Amino acid sequence: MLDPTDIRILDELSKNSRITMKELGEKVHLTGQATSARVAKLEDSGIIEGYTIKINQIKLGYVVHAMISIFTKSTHHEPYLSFIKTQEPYVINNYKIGGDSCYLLECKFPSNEVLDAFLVRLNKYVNYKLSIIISK
Amino acid sequence: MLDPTDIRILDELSKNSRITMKELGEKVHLTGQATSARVAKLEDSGIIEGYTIKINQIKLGYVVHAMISIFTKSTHHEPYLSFIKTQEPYVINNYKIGGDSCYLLECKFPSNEVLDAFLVRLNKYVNYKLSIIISK
DNA sequence: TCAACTCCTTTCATTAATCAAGTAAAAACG
DNA sequence: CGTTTTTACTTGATTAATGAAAGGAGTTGA
Repeated sequence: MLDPTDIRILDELSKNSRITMKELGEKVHLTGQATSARVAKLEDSGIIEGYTIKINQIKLGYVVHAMISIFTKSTHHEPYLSFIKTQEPYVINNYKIGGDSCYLLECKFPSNEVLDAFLVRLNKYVNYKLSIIISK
Repeated sequence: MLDPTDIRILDELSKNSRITMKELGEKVHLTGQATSARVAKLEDSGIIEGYTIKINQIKLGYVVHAMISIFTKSTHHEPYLSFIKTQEPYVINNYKIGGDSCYLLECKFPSNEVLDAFLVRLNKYVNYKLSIIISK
């Protein structure tokens, strides 16, 4: 399915997805055309899901990064799920998990005040346990 | 610092970082050259940290996605930290957190057997609480 | 008012991406 | 075992994007 050249391509694209096909080809000892064809295959197969950027959230003003364990009060999760859909920019990921809690909610906030206000709203739907990310 | 056009550029690049500057320029009503200059500024300021790809880990064989809360046994975290450095492909992120546990370790595994073996090794350094991610 | 600066456009030379053909090796098949 | 098909690549020609330079409009501040 994937040969070492494909792995190498994925690795290089992870490091810099805006690299030219010509340059990427030089790294894997192929022409730009052959490299481009391999990348197209990786896209078609769904292994490459998309191309994106890493954004420095702190420089954008999001200085608080939190992981919130969610404990739903009832068996109806819909109110919670539709609530967090309305909470974009703050919500990064909502993982459904097996273990202690029901969900693990990854969020970012510009300040503790905004986090506090978010938690007040959140608490109408679920109970939670807050963890603040100090570093990565 | 950032005007609406910059926000739009970040948004479009998040969705597709391989878009051409010309095409991106059309979306924000600028020429390719002007767009390119803005993107270069966003890079220089550190707001854009890099260009990367989203990889489908399941198609790469990593079917188990786990969040592991880490409770260090002693105040010396170095043995744990150097251990996880040796555990690449499995470790995705290691967050230092404030809250109940010391770290939150995000990992991926090809099978429960590999996860199990990892936990046995991990337990030499720390105690843990395992959560399996069911969906996102 | 004028100089300096920012931000953009236009133009043009360079470079990369794309498309079409052609080739060689491996795989599939009678 | 030979033939056909497929796969993966290269080369070459065309099209498109990029990068550099020059210039114009609007803004800031002495």
